[in-house]
Amino acid sequence: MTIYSPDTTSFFERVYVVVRQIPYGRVTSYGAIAAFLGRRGSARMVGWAMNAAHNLSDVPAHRVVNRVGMLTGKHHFAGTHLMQQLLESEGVLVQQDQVVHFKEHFWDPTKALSSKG
DNA sequence: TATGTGACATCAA
DNA sequence: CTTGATGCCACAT
Repeated sequence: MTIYSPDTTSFFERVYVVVRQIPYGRVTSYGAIAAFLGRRGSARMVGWAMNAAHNLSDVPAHRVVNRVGMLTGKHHFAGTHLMQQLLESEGVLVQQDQVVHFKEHFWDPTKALSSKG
């Protein structure tokens, strides 16, 4: 089992803080979060953080998908389609494990959290 | 100190 | 546009 303690209070929390900023009915990509944290190509790190974040209830990991809107981490949730249900529950349609109108629901932290505009 | 792992992203052909 | 290979960084052992 590769479950680690949420007490990391490190890079992980960095991700959690951003993920928690994701508004209702919105979704973002790992790269966007990674880039926001200053790590462009380290998107993997974000996904990895989510793994630990999954233990937390304050982190809507279901609102985080890859750059194409694919629910790559859906199989990490308890239910087979739990992640999809959660998204649909927020108004985000999901078909074939992909977010419909992903760009429409795309939420860029680099723009939302930096320079509100 | 070194090695392995990972829910992605990017470059090259 | 697709397919194939690599990098990236932090955490755990």
